[in-house]
Amino acid sequence: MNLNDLEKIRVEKIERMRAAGIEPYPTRTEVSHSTAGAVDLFTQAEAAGGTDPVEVTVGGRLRSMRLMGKIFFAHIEDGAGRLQLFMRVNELGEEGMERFRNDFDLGDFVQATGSMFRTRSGEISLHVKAFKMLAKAITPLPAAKDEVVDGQVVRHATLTDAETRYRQRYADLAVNAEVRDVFRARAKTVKAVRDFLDNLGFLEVETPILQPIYGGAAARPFVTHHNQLKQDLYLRISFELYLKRLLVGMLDRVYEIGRDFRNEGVSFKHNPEFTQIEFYMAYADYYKVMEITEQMVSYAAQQVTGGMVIQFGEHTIDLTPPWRRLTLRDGILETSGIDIDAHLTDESLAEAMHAKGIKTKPGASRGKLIDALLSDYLEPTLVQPTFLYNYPRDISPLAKSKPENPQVVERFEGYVACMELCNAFTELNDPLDQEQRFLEMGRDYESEDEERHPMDEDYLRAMSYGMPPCGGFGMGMDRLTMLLANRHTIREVLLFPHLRSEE
RNA sequence: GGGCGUGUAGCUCAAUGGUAGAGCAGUGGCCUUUUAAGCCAUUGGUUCAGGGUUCGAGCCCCUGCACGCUCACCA
Repeated sequence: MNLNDLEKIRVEKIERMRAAGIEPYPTRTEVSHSTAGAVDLFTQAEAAGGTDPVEVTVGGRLRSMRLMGKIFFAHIEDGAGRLQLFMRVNELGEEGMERFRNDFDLGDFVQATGSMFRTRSGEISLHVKAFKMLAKAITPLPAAKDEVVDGQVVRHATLTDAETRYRQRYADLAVNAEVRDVFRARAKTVKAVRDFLDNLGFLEVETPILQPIYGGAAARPFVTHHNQLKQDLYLRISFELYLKRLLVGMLDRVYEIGRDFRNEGVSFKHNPEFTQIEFYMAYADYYKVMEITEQMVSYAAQQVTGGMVIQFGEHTIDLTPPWRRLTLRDGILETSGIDIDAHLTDESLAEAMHAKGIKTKPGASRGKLIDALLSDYLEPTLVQPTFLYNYPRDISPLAKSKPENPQVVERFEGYVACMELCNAFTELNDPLDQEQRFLEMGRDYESEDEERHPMDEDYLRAMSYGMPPCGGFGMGMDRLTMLLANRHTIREVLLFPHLRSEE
């Protein structure tokens, strides 16, 4: 370990403590209450008019220290909150005061035993009779000191450097309590979604992450290798093809919450690995899935934020069902002036866009062009929750066509805060049509090209046994967390976001 | 991958091309009992790395690295 000067001083303190027969890393503690628990206990006793002292032992990190001659104030912080410690030479003796003063630093985990009381200024505090080092910190926390003034935490400096915060998330969490709240919100979000689906009779399942054939999305996969089997395997890019196999097996309502891996660019809304929720529901179609979606997301919002109206940056967003429903065609027509239904070929749509002065990539398919119109014109207008529905067939190879129009599929995407949140469709269950779609996507049986999606013959075999009509749904849990925790980059809702290696 | 920006003490930040600084933290001292971010003194630097221009570079130029924003990519 490379130690800087500040750290060397603390290591010397460790040696000094050991020389004095004090273990700076004791194995056991006597902690009886959290800081918040101790305050609660005292508040209740106070309200009941009790006169018996409230005796507790608390533990936590030292976050501030104020030495005033023969009395001494400090704050400790644990996962539940903060508590002021009050120490006097009367109880601790000269030696105890010296010990604390000489051996204890900001950031150390300490234990204090005493009785709760209120200071003259009204702050609930612990009158310390005994203390103990629980774990000596060698490295100073990156924000040196917090102070509580009138019940508010005042920060003298805050760890703000994004790189340090992400690379040393432990330090970020230790020093920025609101970051801990983000991850509590994330856990609540996942639990809310899980509870919601469980209550609808869904079965939570786990399907392979290591897959011999990847599919269910258009993304480049990570490749790995099984040594003994001498077989290349892919980290999954979606759960879709495995979950739908389960409907063939008459698990009628299934969902999975887990990690997907996509070997693509990193951005404020993309991380190489991210958490996805997918569910599949037999005897449902995409209209039914829309209803479930708006109920599920608004339920999660209630569980996490306490209401269905949330603040996201400058936007106040009302997630109360029902959400606005807008066909993709109408949405694009309204925002860009182009009617995609009037331009059914790649060339025709590209010409229409050129006529409006919109640049297109040479050779772009109609689906890609529509996607571009959606991203550039429609998406920025979708602040309030909106279901865009009815998508072109050629960018949706797993979705079922509208009965009256085979070029349009029963697919929708949910948008909130100008961000794609989820993607769902009435699932294609015609095995012959599915095979045709795969072939149209350029996945032929002989293809050895890794960049291409290989034909999944086992999936077609499953379909050929018969899959009930069903609706399917996928949503990025990270993005839902961003929304509910009011964080604007995915890195803020990932504990350990991907960064380049150090050095 | 492209463009723009940032990188200075443990943390937050200063510094016209002319002796690298402040606050907090640290160290030493003062401080006789419910507030004090107290007072005095003091330590601490490979200015991201490597080249170049210059009498002289934290600052200007080049290359590289990392991060941020953005564009591209992205069923």
